[in-house]
Amino acid sequence: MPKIVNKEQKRKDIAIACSELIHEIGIKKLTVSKCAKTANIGKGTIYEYFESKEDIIFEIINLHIEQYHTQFIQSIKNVKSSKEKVFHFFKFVLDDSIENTKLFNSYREYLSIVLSEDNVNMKNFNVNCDVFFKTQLEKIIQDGIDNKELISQAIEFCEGLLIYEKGLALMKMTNNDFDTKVSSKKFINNLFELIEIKKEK
Amino acid sequence: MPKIVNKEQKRKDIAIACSELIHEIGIKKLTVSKCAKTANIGKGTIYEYFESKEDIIFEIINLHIEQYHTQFIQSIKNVKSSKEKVFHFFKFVLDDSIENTKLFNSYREYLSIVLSEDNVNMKNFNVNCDVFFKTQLEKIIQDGIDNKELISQAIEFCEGLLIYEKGLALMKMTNNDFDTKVSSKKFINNLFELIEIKKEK
Amino acid sequence: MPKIVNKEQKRKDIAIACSELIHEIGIKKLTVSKCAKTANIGKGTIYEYFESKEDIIFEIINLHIEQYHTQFIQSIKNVKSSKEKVFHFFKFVLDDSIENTKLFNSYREYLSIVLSEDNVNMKNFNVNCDVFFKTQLEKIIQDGIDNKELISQAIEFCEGLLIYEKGLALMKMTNNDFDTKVSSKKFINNLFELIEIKKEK
Amino acid sequence: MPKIVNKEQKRKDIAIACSELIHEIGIKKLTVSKCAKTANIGKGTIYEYFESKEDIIFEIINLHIEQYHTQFIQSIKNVKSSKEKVFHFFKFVLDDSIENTKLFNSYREYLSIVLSEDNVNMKNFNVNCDVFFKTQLEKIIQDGIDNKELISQAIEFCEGLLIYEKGLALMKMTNNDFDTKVSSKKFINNLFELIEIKKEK
DNA sequence: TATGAATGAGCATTCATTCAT
DNA sequence: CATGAATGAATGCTCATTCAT
Repeated sequence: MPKIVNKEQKRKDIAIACSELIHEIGIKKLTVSKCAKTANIGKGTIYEYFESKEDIIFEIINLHIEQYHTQFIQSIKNVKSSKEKVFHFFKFVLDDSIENTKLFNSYREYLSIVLSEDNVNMKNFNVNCDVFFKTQLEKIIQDGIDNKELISQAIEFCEGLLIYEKGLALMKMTNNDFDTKVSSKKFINNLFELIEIKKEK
Repeated sequence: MPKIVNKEQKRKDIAIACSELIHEIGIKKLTVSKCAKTANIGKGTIYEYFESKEDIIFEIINLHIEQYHTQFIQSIKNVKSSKEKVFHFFKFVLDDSIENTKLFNSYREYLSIVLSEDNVNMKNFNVNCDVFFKTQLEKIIQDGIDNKELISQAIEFCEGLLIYEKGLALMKMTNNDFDTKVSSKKFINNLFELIEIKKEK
Repeated sequence: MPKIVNKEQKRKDIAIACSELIHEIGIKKLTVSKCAKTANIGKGTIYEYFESKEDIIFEIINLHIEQYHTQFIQSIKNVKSSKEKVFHFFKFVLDDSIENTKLFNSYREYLSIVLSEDNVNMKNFNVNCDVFFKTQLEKIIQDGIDNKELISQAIEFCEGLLIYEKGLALMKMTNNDFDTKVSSKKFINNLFELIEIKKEK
Repeated sequence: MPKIVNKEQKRKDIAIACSELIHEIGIKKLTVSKCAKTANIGKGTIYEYFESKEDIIFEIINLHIEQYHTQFIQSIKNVKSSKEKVFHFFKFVLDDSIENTKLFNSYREYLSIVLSEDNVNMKNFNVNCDVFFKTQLEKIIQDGIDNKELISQAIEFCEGLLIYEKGLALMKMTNNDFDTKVSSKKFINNLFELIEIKKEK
């Protein structure tokens, strides 16, 4: 009986094996050879499970984002106020820990590829990501409205916040003078000033 | 004595000559040879005026943006309402004319390079662009406040709008499902709902 | 499973294939493309076995010298007198046959590279060559001493002779007026005059 | 009246101006542009006085060697013993002062060029250098013979010593393991052991 | 005489992908 | 299933030299 290999699982396995690699050397310097060596398989074998080098990168980034999604859901579980939850939502751009910086840089390089080519897989994947985060944001805001924290129009700003977060990431990536933390705090505070229901004393 | 050329001017001249080229074949496929041929000069001559291939690209993009800045200032001159001016500000992402699409695509490719490398010139240039547009936006909003169109807190949203516009561009570049026009209209309308001074009937 | 090649052997094979090439066109005009064509392999394949163009040159010269070493040991086998053996030792600079001239010229070009760069491989290789020839020379002289042909102090001149031979090569390479044969004969005769044990009549 | 320029003198002047340049950046990295700038003249003007880039290098090296010749004659003026004078003759290879190291390295690069091309000027120049040093060496040795320091056959070793010195230089340039000082001392001492007239006690 | 703008040939190297075994 | 040997297209940059002014 021949060994039955679960292709989808092996894709994941290879991606997991190369997960760190992409942080260490960056996407640009990632070669198929290095991937094969890191995953302890032959170069040719890579092509049994991936269509192209980009496909590998895609799978690895996919993995990272999936992990990030899980973490995100976990992280806002015990957060009470809507504003705080929104700040958690911005963690990806605001957190300067080594761990998150690696993630952020990988995403920057990934973005560079997405912008220079026209990869359908990648674009679809982006759509999914956007949907995930928009859904999360809507849940956060709707909870806030239900709790009488936020005015009902607040729900209209979900997409705007999502887009603002993207712009924030882009700013951080392209403008060294830009103070991401100060700017985002100011924006969110000002926005909440307008959409929060003032508590009576 | 040989003729003395104005180096800075010739840089511009070469950039102008190659200006269309970058739209036609894209930044990625731009080669120094093609630039030289298009500008009707020798390949070596290019290097008398540019330090590297990137330097050429940089100068051309510079040229495009400069033109865009001039056009922008011109275009809002006769616009009356603040909201309309802000929409003009978003023209770069909203206008789907052939002309603007070319510009937008070049910027996408340029962004791809900026994100994948660490070019100081390019980053400085980005800083300058951001400063320009932030200044313009502040002028627009401040005028609106002065004209009693907008509430005084509106000025706090300038940077936020700038960042939102960047996010909008990124969305348009990476997510085919995204309807830029609808989204931005909704966001701006909702925001103005909050920052506009309601006129009495 | 694909065939497994002996990397070290293939390196040699490629070097052998390009061995003549270096004589024909010289080191300076040697290009990787020409090497690949001559060896009937792809340009990329070259880089599977060599680190750089210099590495190829190095391997070819290595090959030549190795052959020369073997020939040298063979050639002095049946030579009786120490002086004659020393003249064999000088064969590389004295022999004007087409074959040896090719070798000498290749060495000249190789030397030119060694002198202009700081290649560790090449320097180590030079050390090994010097060790080989010094050892050979010591054997020759020691045999002469053991056979009562030479005075015991003769052994002290081994390194000197080695160095003299290098100087002789350099003279031949840089000074067209120089008569290598006459000069070396004179020097060796004069030296042997001093270190030979005079036979009683 | 037009300015009469002594071509030969201007050649020297330019060479003098670029004299240090060759030490600083090395022959390989010397460009005609840099020479022109250093000499405060136009690039085209260089070609009024020099036939080629090599011609410039040649003139500079010429200058260095001329200076060295003068120094050499000066330096042995007050040296008494023949052996000591011979050691002065070897100063070029033995002196590790910064000054002499610069000179030695420039000569190494110059040699690299001489070995890779077939420049008649350079070869002729080498002949002259060899003649100069051979003459000096003959004077030294002849003086030793006249002073009853050396045996009459010693004169026969002049050319040999010259060639040995060349070999010594080549060794130093190509073999990092080689101890120039130890080797040359041993050789000269051993040789003088044979050619010196032993003083009676 | 002096200049400096213009030139363009020439070449090493990388690496994703294929396919014979 | 697995492999790794073979491939070759594609391109930025230097710099000695010329020659119009």
